[in-house]
Amino acid sequence: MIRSDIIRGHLDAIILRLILEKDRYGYEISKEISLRTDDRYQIKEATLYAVFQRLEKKELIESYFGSVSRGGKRKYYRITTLGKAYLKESIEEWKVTKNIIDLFMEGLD
Amino acid sequence: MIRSDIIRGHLDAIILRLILEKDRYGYEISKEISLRTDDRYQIKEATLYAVFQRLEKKELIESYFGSVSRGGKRKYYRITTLGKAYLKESIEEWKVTKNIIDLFMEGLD
DNA sequence: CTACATTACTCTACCTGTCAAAGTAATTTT
DNA sequence: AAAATTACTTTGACAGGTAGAGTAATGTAG
Repeated sequence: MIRSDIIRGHLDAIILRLILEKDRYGYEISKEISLRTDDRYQIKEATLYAVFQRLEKKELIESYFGSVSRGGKRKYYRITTLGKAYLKESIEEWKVTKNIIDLFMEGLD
Repeated sequence: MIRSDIIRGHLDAIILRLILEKDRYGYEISKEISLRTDDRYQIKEATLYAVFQRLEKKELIESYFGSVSRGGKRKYYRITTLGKAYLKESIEEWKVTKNIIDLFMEGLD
């Protein structure tokens, strides 16, 4: 399992990326992350909903209630134009960061 | 400039890596990071000394006072055996993390 | 020689993001 | 009817990063 300090700061972008693909609700995103990472990372519920609050406040995502199919009522999120721009920037930032950290992490093997 | 949340969690490893190369003191490390990253990342003094305290408490580094050449008295740090092992693990962890984040950040261009 | 810049380290208070824990509620399975 | 699963929310605590202020020694310019 990846430590939270390591993934910290990337969560906003990861969530945005998943919502970009299609509108999604919290529980679904949580399962999707576990699935795609093969359980190497599992987002905690409290963390996920904190991310939603933050992103919605910054108007990077919007929410609406979907029809209930099973379990509690689903709250869906869609990405905004602002959110798409933010995500694009985040991806660029990630590339730069990756190179910088590699500067210190490489050349030891 | 890289945001602190993005680099957070990697700082311990970066500092350890620099001390592994040779014994170093705080101010030197700060300048070295700015130099190597071409000022794309500058560690804040308070942050750096917080890292030292944390690493020393965990016995990953040890400190001793060096001879004063210019300015205040220099406090040098050397990496311990435990520190070397920790660094090695951190580097492995970084490789895994990089792949996981790439899972979400790639395939959008 | 004296003021200023630079080198060098320390401490405190604060902010932000993550998360454990506990709770609410609807639906499905046993 | 009870238990499991789906689904969301809130509160409080904790850890890492940082602004800002302070201490102190050495080098440099006028």
